[in-house]
Amino acid sequence: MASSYVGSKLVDEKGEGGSMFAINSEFWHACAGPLISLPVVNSLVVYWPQGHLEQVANSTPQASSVLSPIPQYDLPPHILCRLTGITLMAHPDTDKVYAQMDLTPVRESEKPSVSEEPPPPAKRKSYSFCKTLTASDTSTHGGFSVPRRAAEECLPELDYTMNPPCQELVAKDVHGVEWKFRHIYRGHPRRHLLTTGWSVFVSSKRLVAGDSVLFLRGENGQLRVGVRHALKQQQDSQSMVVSNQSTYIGVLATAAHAVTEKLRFSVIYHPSTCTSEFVIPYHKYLKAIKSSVSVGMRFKMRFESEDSTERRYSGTITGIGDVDAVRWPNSYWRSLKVEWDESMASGRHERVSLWEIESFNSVATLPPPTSLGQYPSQKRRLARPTLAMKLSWTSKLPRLSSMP
Amino acid sequence: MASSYVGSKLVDEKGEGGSMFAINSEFWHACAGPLISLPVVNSLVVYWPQGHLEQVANSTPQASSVLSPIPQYDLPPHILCRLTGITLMAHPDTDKVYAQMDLTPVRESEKPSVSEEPPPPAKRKSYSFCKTLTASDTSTHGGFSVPRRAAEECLPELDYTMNPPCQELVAKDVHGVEWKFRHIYRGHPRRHLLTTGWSVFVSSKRLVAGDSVLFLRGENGQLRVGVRHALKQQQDSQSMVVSNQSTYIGVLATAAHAVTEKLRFSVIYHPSTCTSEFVIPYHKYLKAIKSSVSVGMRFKMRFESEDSTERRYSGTITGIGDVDAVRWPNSYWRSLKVEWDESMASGRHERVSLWEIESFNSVATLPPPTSLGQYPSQKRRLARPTLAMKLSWTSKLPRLSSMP
DNA sequence: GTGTAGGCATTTGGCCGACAA
DNA sequence: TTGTCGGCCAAATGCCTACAC
Repeated sequence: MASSYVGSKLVDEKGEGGSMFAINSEFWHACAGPLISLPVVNSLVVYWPQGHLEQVANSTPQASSVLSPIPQYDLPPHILCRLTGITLMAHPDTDKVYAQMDLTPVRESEKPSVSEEPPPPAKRKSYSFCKTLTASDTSTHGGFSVPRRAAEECLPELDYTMNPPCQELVAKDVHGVEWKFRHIYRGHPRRHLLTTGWSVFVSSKRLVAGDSVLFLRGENGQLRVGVRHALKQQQDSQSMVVSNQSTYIGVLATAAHAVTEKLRFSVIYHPSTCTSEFVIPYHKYLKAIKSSVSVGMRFKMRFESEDSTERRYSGTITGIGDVDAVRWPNSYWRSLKVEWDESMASGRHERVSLWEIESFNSVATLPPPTSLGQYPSQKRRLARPTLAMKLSWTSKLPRLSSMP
Repeated sequence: MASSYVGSKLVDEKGEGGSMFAINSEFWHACAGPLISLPVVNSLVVYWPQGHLEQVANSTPQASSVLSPIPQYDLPPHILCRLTGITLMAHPDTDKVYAQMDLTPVRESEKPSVSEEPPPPAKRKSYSFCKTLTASDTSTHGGFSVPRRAAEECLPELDYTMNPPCQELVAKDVHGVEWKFRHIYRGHPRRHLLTTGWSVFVSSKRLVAGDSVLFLRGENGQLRVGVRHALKQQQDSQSMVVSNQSTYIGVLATAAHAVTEKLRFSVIYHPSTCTSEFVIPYHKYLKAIKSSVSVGMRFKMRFESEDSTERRYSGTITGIGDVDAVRWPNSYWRSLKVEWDESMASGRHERVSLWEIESFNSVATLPPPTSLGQYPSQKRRLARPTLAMKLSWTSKLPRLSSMP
């Protein structure tokens, strides 16, 4: 297979006329951050309408009040689909990356008995670095200080016989727009700096201290530059074209119609506004629900810290059961109620899904991201919520999960 | 009635905490432009799903391809509703104004036999002016040249005994944010200028030559400042949270559900991205369909020119019939096929609706905007499309409308 | 190794009247 | 009446080194 780990429409950007620019998959993921993963094209996935609605709710912070009750749709909490296509995109204004996923519901009869194997980890062919901008980096007073290792690994090599050594860098952003930077190596002690061209980039991308910038040099030597705005001031100023209620209904009706007619539909996945992925690989899902999880169990989970790096928080499972027992009964979506060891920056995430957590046993050095921990001795034990478990929420006492 | 012509939630902005800011109705309309009108709250209106879908299509120029056929909804082309509420809003980033309209479907039994009277024209209590920005206005080199009449009618009076006469203006924008400008009267010959504070406003609002700025002084003396970006470079950078198809389905399913259950629903009306209003007063609708319209008839129609002012184009009706005979049979939406006398800036608008046109007989000096012309002698003649009319499209020959 | 501050040349910002359209 | 320009000074931008942490 010549396709990369995340199979997207890998169009070598030849005809990049105007608005449509095929984003390189590796670059898209560099911009999305280390926590974001996308399923492989043509693989089986599980789609969670609940999670999709969460994304919609997050994108319109206020005015989420619904005027009238939403009509009932005969929708299961999760839908097995084949991922028939992915289009990687970026917001023209904010450079935020997002993806359109084309999903085709899979008939029960086509459901494979054994899960497909997870794809092999990708082999790195290109070098990249990501730096959180300091006050000096974003100040008009100076340029950008390139970390030494980053410059040596990622930028084209300088001619050190020059005095001072310098060159012009040309890097394309996520829209294919070229940015030019003067790269110079000077000062005592010596350091790599981007000077001319840097400040216009900062102001154009509206970067402030705390935001991140990333450079990526591909196989062909092409240099790319991306930005990642800090999490906190994510001013989601997307105008509502339709009302919130309409959007909710649209998501549900689309899925319901697609399931009934077995028709392809598409969803938009916004990593930045989405708290949890709502399209996950089927094998990941199977692995997760096969693992034994019980109240009182300790776990770890990956998060993105304020400086756009990855870190792990640990916590304890305090309950197992439905988030919304009326609308989505017997759903695995955020079926785990948890308590965190440290108080987290934002008080959210009181509930997580099975496939989001890692067992405390498994070591932190895992080849592919988000691998799931499991107890080998207790296979086949499902964590499907039962009445007993729901009742256990009231008492915080650790309690083993059990099936009827 | 103490309410203004366009009845909106006229909240005197006392508690304008953070994101929610009640926009003054008159100011909203000044920002929306002279062509935009909104129905009165609690009046009967006609909602056109077709038009609503047009707005959705316009807001996402590309990627409007639909993956799978949209499910059939048992929806009539137009829905009689009571406008139970309007909330006037503005985009936090672009200052574009838009409105949320709460609609409650009206039962056939409640349908009034006589149309409600159109409201009396509003009495102007405040002064406003709108100026298209020149190169000098937007240049960093200078300030803003206030037209003489505008300054005298609209701005607080200067103390002309000063040398030079000057004052500080404080104007709130559509979000309630205050902007300060130094207003000075100087030069030979004398002129009104805004100097200090103007350039930050220009860069903050991303104004370029060709855009418009408007000032409005209300009854209470409060000064307001709004912007209107030029039509041409309307970069609609609203991120799609859901797919285009989902949005389409959402609009249709919401309306269908609301009609069936007689439940209130809400729509968002974006004047800037919407080619035609899709919620129109019921009396306007009645008047329009009662008027006699025939192929070959001459008419005028109001448009917004590039410099944000109103102008009229004239044309000839070349056909009468359905836009989409399959999906929306027997619809009045854009039932008139027209040909314009002059080639218009953008080649669109080949089809218009009955209530959008003015008869050539009626004089251009009309008290309320968008009054409809009609032939008094030919009342009760409907322009409802028939098979004969549809066939008449092929031949461009003038042909009188007739009913079976 | 790298963030920040001081030094200083150069550019840009921004207020003014003059002049013409 | 008002758009644009040249003049002029103030403020900022931006490249450099020095010095800490």
